[in-house]
Amino acid sequence: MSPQEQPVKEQRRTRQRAAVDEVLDETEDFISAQDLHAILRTRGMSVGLATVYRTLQTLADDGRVDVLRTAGGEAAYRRCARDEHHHHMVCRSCGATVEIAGPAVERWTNSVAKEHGYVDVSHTLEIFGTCPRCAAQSGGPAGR
Amino acid sequence: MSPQEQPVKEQRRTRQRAAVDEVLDETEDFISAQDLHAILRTRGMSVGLATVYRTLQTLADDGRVDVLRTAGGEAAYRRCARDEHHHHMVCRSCGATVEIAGPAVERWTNSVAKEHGYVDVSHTLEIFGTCPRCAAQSGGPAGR
DNA sequence: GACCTTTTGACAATGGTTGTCATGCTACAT
DNA sequence: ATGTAGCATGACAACCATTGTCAAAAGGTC
Ligand SMILES: [Zn+2]
Ligand SMILES: [Zn+2]
Ligand SMILES: [Zn+2]
Ligand SMILES: [Zn+2]
Repeated sequence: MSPQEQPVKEQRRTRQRAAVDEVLDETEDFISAQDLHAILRTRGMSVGLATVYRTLQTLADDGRVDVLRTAGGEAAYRRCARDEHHHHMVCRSCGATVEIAGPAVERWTNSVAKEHGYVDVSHTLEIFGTCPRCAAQSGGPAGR
Repeated sequence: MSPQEQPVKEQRRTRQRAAVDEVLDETEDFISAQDLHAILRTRGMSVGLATVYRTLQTLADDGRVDVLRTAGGEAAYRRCARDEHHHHMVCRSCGATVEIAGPAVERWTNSVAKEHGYVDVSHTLEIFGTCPRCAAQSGGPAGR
């Protein structure tokens, strides 16, 4: 997997990129470009929306942040603790995210791909649910 | 999983829905609402775009077609052979789709969820790659 | 056919994302 | 420090998939 490791193209240090970076560092949950931009505005930091989009996209391309598509189809970004390939379990209600690694799943996808002759494979795997905190809050003992 | 099975709300039979249904029956690969609409136009069948969207959404809600989000974020639909829960391996180049079922993966997601106290969980899992045919065509022996 | 309800479709509106391009700034050499 | 070359930025337009609107059309029923 990942045959050609991009050397992560050299990038210039700019105020805007630092700002985006900072928000990402402080944010536990996945965040959309729009929301990140809103936060920057709130803080009085002026950064163009297009720049936020570009910056996040670049970070994602370089594998420096993880991306996932929300149910609504929007892209959401997150700086993750571990660097290796992994997946996420996200709370639908509060966004609480747990990073999960499943070697077995990775093996399985590879074997399935090989079995059918598919090459250059990648995959997406996300788990959505309600985290314990949110479940306790709204669900009560006899949930739903 | 799926505690409340919707009895699939009664629907009226209309020319438009039949048309969409027919295309879905003939189409092996995942297809977007836009593309399906285009096909209908090609065939001279006049069906409003909004209607195509509504019809596909309804079918998806009723679980009569599977949905996935393309890399570009568009929704794509497909009538699948098996009725039970399963996933897909899709060719990035030609769209060739293989239905795959992985009991182990299902068990794994459930155990992970339980382990972290997440409830009411669902998941998405898609494999993308290049099918044997497309690989042979463009890739050649010393691919890339 | 009469009648009521659902469905349709043309078009506007939405909303996330990307393209444009003149201007700004970083990095680096002088 | 100054100059320069080229990447980066931002305001705004453009895109494009998807959804909302609502009067007109069609399905189902008696
Ligand atoms: Zn939560
Ligand atoms: Zn994986
Ligand atoms: Zn193919
Ligand atoms: Zn599954």
